[in-house]
Amino acid sequence: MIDDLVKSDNVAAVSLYAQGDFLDMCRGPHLPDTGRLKAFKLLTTAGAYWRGDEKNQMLQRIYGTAFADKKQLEDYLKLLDEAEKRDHRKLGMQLDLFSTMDEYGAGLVLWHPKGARIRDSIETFWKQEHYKNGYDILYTPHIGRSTLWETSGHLGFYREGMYSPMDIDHNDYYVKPMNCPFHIQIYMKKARSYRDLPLRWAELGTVYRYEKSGVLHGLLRVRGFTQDDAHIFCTPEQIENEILEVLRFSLAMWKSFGFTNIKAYLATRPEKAVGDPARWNQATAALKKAIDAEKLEYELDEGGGAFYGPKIDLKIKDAIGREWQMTTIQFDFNMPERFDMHYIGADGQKHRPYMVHRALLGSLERFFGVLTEHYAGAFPLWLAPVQANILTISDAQAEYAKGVAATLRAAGLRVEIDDRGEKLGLKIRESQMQKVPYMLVIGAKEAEANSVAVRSRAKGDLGVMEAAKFVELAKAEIEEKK
RNA sequence: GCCGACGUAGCUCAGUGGUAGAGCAUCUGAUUUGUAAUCAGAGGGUCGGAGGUUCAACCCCUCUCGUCGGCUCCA
Repeated sequence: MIDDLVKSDNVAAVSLYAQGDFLDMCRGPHLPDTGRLKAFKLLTTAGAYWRGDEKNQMLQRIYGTAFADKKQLEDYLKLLDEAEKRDHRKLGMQLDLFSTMDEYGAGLVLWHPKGARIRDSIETFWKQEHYKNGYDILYTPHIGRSTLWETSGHLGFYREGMYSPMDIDHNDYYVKPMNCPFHIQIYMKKARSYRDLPLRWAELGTVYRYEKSGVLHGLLRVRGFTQDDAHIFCTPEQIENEILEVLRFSLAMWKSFGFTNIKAYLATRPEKAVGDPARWNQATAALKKAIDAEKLEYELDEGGGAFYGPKIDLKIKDAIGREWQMTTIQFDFNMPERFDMHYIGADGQKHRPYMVHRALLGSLERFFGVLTEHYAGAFPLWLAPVQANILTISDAQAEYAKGVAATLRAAGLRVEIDDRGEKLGLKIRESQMQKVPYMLVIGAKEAEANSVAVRSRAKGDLGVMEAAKFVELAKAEIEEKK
């Protein structure tokens, strides 16, 4: 081990820690004695490559946790337990939101009606916001001929992440791992003037990428997913403002979904890179400036950019504390060259446009996963698949309940009726467990008075009111997106 | 992909080398119920899949698919 450390890292000194007759070579620090650990528990085991390199032998790791007293340990275990309850995979099943294909296609997602209803609300909002922010929306194919992917460089650089081609009329066609070559094709359909720029083209584009079997994870790491993608083509003069606007847009989007705890990473030029260094500098400066303008805390990932451009990534933690990349804003100095993109400047000459890839939410699947965990399945009213359950007390109110449902639906609310011959307590319990935001209780009194008794998922009984009054309340809440 | 654990009813989970179980859910019947579980009955599993060992395999072995936790990777 020491030889290895000297060879690879030029390590001059190693530290040893002793615990009784146990001697450990470790960077440390260690506790002076194990007597300080009054409460401990072994949690899990896992393999880990020696020195984190896939080519090396694998070692067996045993994970445990220890605390100064039993109470702290129990608190921690309780915390883990709570985290597990908000795991999107568990909630996805309990609330009937989605499933993964497992036996019939690992890493492929099935959106059930309720999950799809939420996704639809997200997409509708997303589209509105994009139009408001000066984007146009595109639709592009799922497959393209090999020549497209050769030109784009995908077959050269990322072939192992793409699925095997299919033969169509003796040509190879590949399922898309990215949307950009198609967007570029639209750009290339005609001569572009500097007057046309910036072009902001967005697409909810479903892509497929090969992910190693061991990395698949619920909705957070899948093989088929829909990016909330966009490409911005602009002039050098426009780049700074465009980046700033993208970052602002992104943060505003996250805020709409209640996220504020976001971590930013700025990744700069790696050793091997394509593109004009002057452009790299301008691009990196624009990214940095946008981060500063938004007063975002960030971590600098020196040399962590892609070979084709620098980028900003925004990451969010899941229920168990693992960080996932969501937003990405990346420059691309590769594809404009490869496709020989240009625009005609004021000087009548051809110029190379800047190209920025960006995904705000990242992928709808991953976003939906962290969103579910963020709200612990209790989606705010504007997203809730069922916004109100109408609960009857006895059969006598069935007709009246239908009338109320019709009124609410006409007002655009998503409502269901529970008129089974069950007790109210059961109906409430089930609605609560399904995390339906409102329960509208209807008994003889309410039917008589042309009203509903409103119960909030979070606040309990809100009292009796007219259906129209409830619609008003609900609409205001939907508007607030809280 | 690698290391380890796991895979039994829709869900959560018992179980034993010798005829497969519970709770919840589902269905049926009764009950017509006022803010987090009414009662009773019924149906439901080729024990992830394929081979093998054995008189006999859910149980033991091999392969395979998948899940979970890490590792590596994530354009």
